[in-house]
Amino acid sequence: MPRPAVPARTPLPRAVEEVDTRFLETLLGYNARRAALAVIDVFVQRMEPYGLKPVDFSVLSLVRHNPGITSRQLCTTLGILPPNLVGMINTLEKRELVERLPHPRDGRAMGLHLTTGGQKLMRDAEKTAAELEADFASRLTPAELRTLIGLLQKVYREP
Amino acid sequence: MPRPAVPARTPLPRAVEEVDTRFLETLLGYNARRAALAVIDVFVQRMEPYGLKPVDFSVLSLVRHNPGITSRQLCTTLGILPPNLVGMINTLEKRELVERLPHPRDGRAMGLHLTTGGQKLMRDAEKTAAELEADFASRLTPAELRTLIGLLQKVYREP
DNA sequence: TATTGTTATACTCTATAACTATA
DNA sequence: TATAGTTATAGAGTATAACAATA
Repeated sequence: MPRPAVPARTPLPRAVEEVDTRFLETLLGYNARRAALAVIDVFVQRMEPYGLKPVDFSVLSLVRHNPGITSRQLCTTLGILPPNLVGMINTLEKRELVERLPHPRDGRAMGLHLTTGGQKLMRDAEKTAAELEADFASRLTPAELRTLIGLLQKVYREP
Repeated sequence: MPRPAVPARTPLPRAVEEVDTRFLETLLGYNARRAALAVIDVFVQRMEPYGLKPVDFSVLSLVRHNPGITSRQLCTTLGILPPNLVGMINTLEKRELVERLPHPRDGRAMGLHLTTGGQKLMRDAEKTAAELEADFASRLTPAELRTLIGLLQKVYREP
């Protein structure tokens, strides 16, 4: 005896017990975003004592390793739009972490430099950031971490 | 003759020729974020013909593979807050891609299902998403892509 | 009492147009 | 004319509080 026909187009009201995420997990974008959010979550926690958000950290780190860097250079390097950088720099300047000095060759531009306080803060903050990497080596071996970072760079660097 | 003393604390106004990003590039968070943004950028372009943003795609893909999934389940799976999901679902419902049906066992909840149109759209959209993966295999070998995704999952999955 | 879905709302992040001063 | 920095502002994304209906 043939089983009763089921209307093909009417969804049966059944409940989902466990969510199947297998398809999404085949996608690089999904995995990259999830991983980025996980790492950045921890990063945010560890940087709270310094009063630095991830962007602030990136900006100050670039200023530290590139004294005299201009706003424009920061924007292109970090993918920030110039109007959105202004407020960040203002805040960091009010906290006396950076200072704007005249650019030696371009009268329109300002060179950014860390103050003494900014240098001290970033020495500690970068050490904390480096320690965070070491902590993730509990999920990943040091070799896996190196491989991962290398592959990520292959993804975002222009070919 | 001794060279003239340079005041140690006064930053010399020098220009930065090329930005040194080496420190940031040692950080997993920085690399993961850059890679995620690069992939998602391409994803956004490819999904434009379908009128889907990355979140819309994730939602519809989960509904496709989990017919009857509830809003709550979507939120916990994707890390979206319930108030922010409401508008998305409303829009997708107005486009007649999903429909809300009563949940078989919980009178408070609604089970989400793809409409016939939604099924057709997502068949194509998921195929496009899978092709995008293949395209990144020009920067990465298939083996590297598998390794990368495996390592990313190690990073964001709870230990 | 706790949870699902919802509204209202605020806050942050990101994006666009336009101005100024220098090149 | 083109560019660096800035202002003002709009839009998207993300957050919290509170409520009705149901468990």
